[in-house]
Parts: sequence; C-alpha cells; structure tokens
Amino acid sequence: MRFSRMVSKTLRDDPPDAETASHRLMLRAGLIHQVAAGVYSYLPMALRSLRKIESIIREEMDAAGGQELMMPALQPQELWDQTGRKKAFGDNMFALNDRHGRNLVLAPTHEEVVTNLVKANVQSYRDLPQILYQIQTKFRDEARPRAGLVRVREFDMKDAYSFNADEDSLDESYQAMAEAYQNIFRRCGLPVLMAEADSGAIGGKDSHEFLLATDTGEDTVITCESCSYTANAEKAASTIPKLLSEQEQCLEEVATPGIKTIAALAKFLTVHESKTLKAVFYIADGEPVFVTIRGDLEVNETKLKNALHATDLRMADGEEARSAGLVAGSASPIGLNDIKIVVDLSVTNGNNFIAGANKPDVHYKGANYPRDFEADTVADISLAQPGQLCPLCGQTLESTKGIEVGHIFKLGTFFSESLGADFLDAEGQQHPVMMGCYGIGVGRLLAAAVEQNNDENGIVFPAPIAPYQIHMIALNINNNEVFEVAEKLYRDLELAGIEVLFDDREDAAAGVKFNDADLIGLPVRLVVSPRNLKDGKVEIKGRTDSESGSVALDDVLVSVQEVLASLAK
RNA sequence: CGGGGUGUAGCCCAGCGGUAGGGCGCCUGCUUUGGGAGCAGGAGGUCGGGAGUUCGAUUCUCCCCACCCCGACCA
Repeated sequence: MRFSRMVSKTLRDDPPDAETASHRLMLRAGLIHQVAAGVYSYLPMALRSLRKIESIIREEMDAAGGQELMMPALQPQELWDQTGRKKAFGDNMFALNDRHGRNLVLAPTHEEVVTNLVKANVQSYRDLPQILYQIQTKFRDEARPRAGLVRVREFDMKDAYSFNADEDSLDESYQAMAEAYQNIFRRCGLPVLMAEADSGAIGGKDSHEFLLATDTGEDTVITCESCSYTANAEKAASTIPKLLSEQEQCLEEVATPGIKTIAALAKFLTVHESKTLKAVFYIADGEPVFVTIRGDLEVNETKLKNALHATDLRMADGEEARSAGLVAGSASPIGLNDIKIVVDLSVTNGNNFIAGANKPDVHYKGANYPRDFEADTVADISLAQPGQLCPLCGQTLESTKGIEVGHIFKLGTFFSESLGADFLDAEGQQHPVMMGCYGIGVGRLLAAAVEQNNDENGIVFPAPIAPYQIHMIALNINNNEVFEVAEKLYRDLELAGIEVLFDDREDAAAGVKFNDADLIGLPVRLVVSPRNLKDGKVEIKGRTDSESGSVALDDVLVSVQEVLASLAK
C-alpha cells in the first residue's frame, strides 16, 4: 500500500477526548473514526488487523471442530420473550418496529436463534455434539460506551455455541474451546490471563474469562503468585487469617460519640478493624437485605447476589435505611427483626466483635454470632483482596487490572428447555440439549492489543495482527536513485508476499515520516535514503529496537524475511 | 440514570453585545528533505439546534441535542 494513496490521515495532535491509550492512538493513527457514542468506522488499516484476528480465530475454531455460520442481527422480539431475555437485557437491547408495527430487536448475542436452528436440525444423540460459530456484528445499547473500541454499542464478535448430549460431552467441548482460546491469543501475540469467572444469572456451573492485563482494564483479576489460581475479583475466593478465639464476653453498650466509620471506630476503641462488624444495607429485587461482614473486609456484590439468588441488587439509600430502623454509623444486625439478614463467613470466624447498636453514638462490644443475632443466610460474600491468601496454596494473592476479551460459559439447558430443543438418546428418552457458549470480542481484542502494546511514540503492533509487516520510508523521493530503489524494493517485497506500507509521499518531511511510522507501529521499518544508498545500503529497524541497522541492498529481502521469521516465533 | 465537562474551518484551540481569528492540515507556485521545514499567494465557517432579551446575539438568558470523563450499569 502506498501511503500517499491511503484514505486515512494521521493526526498531529492527541484527540483531547480520548483518555485511554488505545482510543487515543487508534484515532491518531487513523485506524478508526467515530460515528456516534460507541459506534465507529474501521478504516482500512484497522480492518486489516481485524481480518487477521478473525482468520486466526476461524482456523482455531475449525481445528476444534467448529462449523461457521451466519445468523441475522435483526430478530423478532418474540424469540427473546420465549427465553425471558428481552426483559433480562432490558434497556441494553436495541428494539425497533417494522412497517407493520411488529417488534424487532438488534441481537446482542445469538443463543435464541442458534438454539432454534439446532432444534430444527438435531433430533438424535447421533447428531451430537455440535460446535457452531459466527463472527458477526452485534448490538448492545450500553449505558456508557467508553474508551474507544473497548466498550461500544455495535461490535464485531465471535460467538461459538456447543450442543452436547450430556455433561461429560459438554466438558469436552468446553475444554476444546478453552484450548482453542489459548491458541488464538498466543497466535495473536497477546499474553492472556484465563480467570475463573462468575457465570451470571443464566450460566451453569463453569465459566472462565480471558483477559489482557492493562492498567486501564475494567476488570480486576486476583492471581496467586505461586500457584495457577486466577479468578475474576467478582468470583475469587480467599483465605482469611483466623482470629484468635477469646473467652466469650457479655454484650455491653459502649459510648462512641461521633463515630461513624469502621476506621474511626477501630481507632477510638484501639482494636483492629477485624474485631468490628461492618453493616451494609441492600435492596435485592425490591426487598431490603441487611448484610454484615467483618470490618476489615468488603462485600462482593456478585457473591451476595448469587447467595440471595437475586437478579437485581443495589445499595439502599439513606431514606430506605432509616425507614427500616437503621442508624447510619451504628447500624447492626442485633435486635433487627423483619429484615432478611445475610452474614458473611468471616463473622463466624472470630468473636467478641464491636457492632453497631442501632442508636446514635452507641456501639456494642462483645457481640457474638449466633448468640446475639440470627442469620437468614450465612455465605462467603467477601471480596478477595491482594494481600489475602490463596484458597488453593495459601500464598499471597495479587491483583491485576485487565480487559475482558473472551468469555466461555457452560450454559446447561436453559435455552434448550425454553425453546424446546430436545433430542432422543440411545434408549429413546427425550432430553434437552446441553449447551455452552464461547465469545471473543474481536474489535475489543484489537483495542486491548493496542492498549497493552504501545509506547510514548505510538502503537507497537504484535506482528501477527499488524495491518502490514513493513513500513518502508523513502526519504527525498525526488532523488532519482531513491525513487528507483524504493519502487523496486516495494515491488520485490510485495512479490515475495510481504505486506508493505510504502511511505512514498513527495512532500512530507523526514520527521513527519518517522513519526508516522512510530505512531502506526508496524513491526519493521525500512528507510531508503540518499545517505544510505551512497554505501549501497538500506536501513532496517524493528519498532521496539532502540538502534537501527543497515543491510546491503541485495540482502534486504532476505534480512526482512529473517526478521519477520524471528518475530513470528 | 446521577455528578462534572466540552461543542467556533478537516484537526487542536483562542475570542467577543457591532456580523469571526491563530496554529496545523488543504490548494497553487518556488525552495527544501534523517525526527512534525521556509517564502509568497489562496480556498474553507448556517460559531451544535431552537426560543427569548436587544437596534443588533457566536457572545447574555432559557430549553433542547450531541460528545467526553467519573459513578451506577455491563446475561
């Protein structure tokens, strides 16, 4: 490709609205163009990268036994009513009417359609298992699109769906997909974290997320430094050091004037925060829930939601808390009636806690569970934190931010039961098909790759997904020799099947060309200039090399092939 | 949905109650070519939209819209 013919322009200034590196750099390098909030055009170079990622995904999906198909984005709402997911997605789903007034939606994902397709085509255990996949545009009306291509409303996504006769078979498909995912990210040149994940309201027993570690990621991953334990913070478990059990004390009021926070309480009474009880008040599916947890820990709302089997969970506001008889700063499960009480496991580990007394400026000391208050539910609802201990090996846990680029789920029979996708087993018994689903956000993966791979000068594309392999600059192209050598080299490289972006601009200064090359970030830069040609040489430099080298004109092709081969490893 | 911010040329921005400016980019010509060059000439704007105040509004007031950031949200 000739730079002079490219439709996209690089921007001299950083776009002021773009905060995250990938958003800023993709706009500056002319990879994407914003159309609306969370809606982008992919310019030719970004599309080339996207296609490369897609083709790696296709190869690995096919190798894992997947069959590609294409399904409509435009779907009847009725289909989503059958599974109840119209309501579940709510405002996140784009909905529209056709000319007859029929209700249609733009699909945020395709379980309904693919399950119906399988229902029509699979009747026997002999037809199973199946893995079907698609790479297509999906739509979600995100409450807040952000960070360029990281969270958008229209996006390119690979989704695979497995259909199995039983759990063992589902396990095999799930395992095959997990391995394919590892292959995909490795082949893209992207180190990925595979983390245990919350399976959500519909998910079955297993779920894993694939994340690229970046400081700007939306997800937090808890990892163990010494074993393989890796889990999304929403899901992660941790071992909390046991407290020494003391001789049980009596419940006794203690004056705590003006004390409203755990930190102030612990300081005032000169005890560790772990000797206090924290009280948090939630509304779960419209019903008030009182939660108590040790003062040094935080509530994990995902775990809480799961423990309550709730679909909607939020913190209660001050008014709701007051009307339930709670006193801000001194709230307590002790003496509470008529409210569901959830007690974190940590509260059963330790005794003689300092707890609120539901009276202003007064706390209890010597609070003990279950002597002094009851629980409707006791469960692990605490947020795993770095510094706590690994539930598998007991070593210290760490925390990393990451961007979720893939997610795999065992779905079970939710969709097949709602939509009647059954099969007959060898005994002639009818069963709903077991399902799994496996997604990769392709556009998001591109953004995450840029987010993870850049420096102060621009993008540093991993070679497998770079739009071109070579960025060739001709300096002083009006010089006849430069012109002829560069043109010939361009032809030779292309004939050798090497992808070249050839900066043939006549009017751009050397500095402009160098800066654009750094900004776009292709793996290898060649410079043809009068200075090097004097010695019969061409300059060659890897994007991450600090120094450039030079090679004789006749050896350029071989050198380039060698460098690219070493990058492919 | 709450909080904050921004809308002026392709991009980044300044400005002001009297009808709009700079830098970059773009076009023409000349000069120039190793890290965002120089000279000369030129094109390009319903100042986000609507209403109001005013002799006059890009500027003041109100309403709306769009976009960005934080939070809520993200099967």
